[in-house]
Amino acid sequence: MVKILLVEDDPVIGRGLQINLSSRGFHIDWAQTLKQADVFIEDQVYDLILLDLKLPDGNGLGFCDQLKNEKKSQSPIIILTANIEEESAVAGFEKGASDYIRKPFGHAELLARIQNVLNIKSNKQGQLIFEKLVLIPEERKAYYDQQEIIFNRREFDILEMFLRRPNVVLSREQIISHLLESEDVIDRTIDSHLSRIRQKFKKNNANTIRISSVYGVGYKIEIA
Amino acid sequence: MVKILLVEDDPVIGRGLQINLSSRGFHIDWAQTLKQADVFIEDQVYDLILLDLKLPDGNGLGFCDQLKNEKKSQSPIIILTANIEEESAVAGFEKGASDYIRKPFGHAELLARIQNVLNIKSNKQGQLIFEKLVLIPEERKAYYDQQEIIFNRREFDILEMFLRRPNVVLSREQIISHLLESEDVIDRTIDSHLSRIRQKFKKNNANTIRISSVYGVGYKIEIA
DNA sequence: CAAAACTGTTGCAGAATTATTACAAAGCAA
DNA sequence: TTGCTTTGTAATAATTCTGCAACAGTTTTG
Repeated sequence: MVKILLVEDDPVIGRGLQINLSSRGFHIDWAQTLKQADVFIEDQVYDLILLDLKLPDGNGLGFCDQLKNEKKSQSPIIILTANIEEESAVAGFEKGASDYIRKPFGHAELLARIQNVLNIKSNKQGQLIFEKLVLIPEERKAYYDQQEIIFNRREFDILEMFLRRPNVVLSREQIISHLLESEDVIDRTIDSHLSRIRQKFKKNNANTIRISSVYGVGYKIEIA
Repeated sequence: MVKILLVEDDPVIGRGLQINLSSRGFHIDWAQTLKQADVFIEDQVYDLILLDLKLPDGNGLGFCDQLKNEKKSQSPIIILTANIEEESAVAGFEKGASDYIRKPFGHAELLARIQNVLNIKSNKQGQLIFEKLVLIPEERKAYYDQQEIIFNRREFDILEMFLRRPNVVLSREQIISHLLESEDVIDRTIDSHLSRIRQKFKKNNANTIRISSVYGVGYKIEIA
């Protein structure tokens, strides 16, 4: 599910976009002010932000700047604006926006730009997302609700394996043979690892997800 | 030097762009027909192609398609067009264009889009920047916070590799095989180099960035 | 219900990995 | 050549991880 945050104060345009984009299969959260947008961002990881520049409680450019610099979000941004003046376009790119589209725009064009931006970003490839848990395998980083959790090698590998098969039960043998070349390890070792993973989840209040055991079979990751 | 191929039949617009972009330090080759453009492309590798859609000897979209599919060129393409109809924009993205700009456009906006595309598509060009660290591969110079740091060959190559994939974990094997043809080097050699790089960072108070090890996997560069 | 089968947790020894430094061989400029 | 720099290796110290065992707790089964 691709999640988009729409920041737009005009109710007509906002509603229109929400309906239209939702029907394309995007999940849209619609903020009408920067303040609202902030709340959404605290709470969620978005694949893309559509940002109007003129908003009741401030200018979108500053907001854009903030996001990029304060690392609240690394989501790509497409700027929407009625400004004919091109300064805004320039400024937008400088602040780190990925694209820029002038109103009035057709929905087809917007859609095309959205696809384009998402493609580019997703070449960064392989974020694994499970509810609020995000793994970035190539960076070996893990986040729960934006908060980094540090896992060591085995823990990370195991988690990655689970995230690639969410809700599926994996046996200890499967896990071991996926992790090690030499399978000369006692299978209960996996238990230890899982225990430690769970501890880290608990310490980071990751209570919306859970690794549960399936008696006699193995383990799976699931939503709590 | 960034090379751009401009494909535009209108002499007024073409000339204007050539002058304007040249003055920004780009090298511009200007083709007025698709046929001419083909000749240029056979001959040169461009960092970017600016492509008008309506041309005397055919449609730019087909051309775009050709380039991408027949692999004559993987240069990013920005489509320029007078078409108000947005179908063209959509089609353009589908054919693999990186961006799209409707005429009439301001030069500043075009410039912004050019920068944007160049940044996304290739770090090949020019400077590599990571936080306050700047590498200029062509000159083999490195700066932290404007202050030059002198790295020898191996150190520079390794750093360059990291800057091309910021935050990404690279294994010793990856690094070695990228650096040397002959992989007959012990992988722990990388450790020595990194140790020396770190020393130079420290000596130059480069304490906002860090090369950290990821136990059992490799190393990565990241913001401290 | 009680025994059997299985899972959860924790401490810890030793295995695995990394950091740093010294040194020698190789390269290179004068 | 000489003297200086670079680069790979080895040795050592320091750090971190991991598999195991032991025991407690839980679920299943006869």
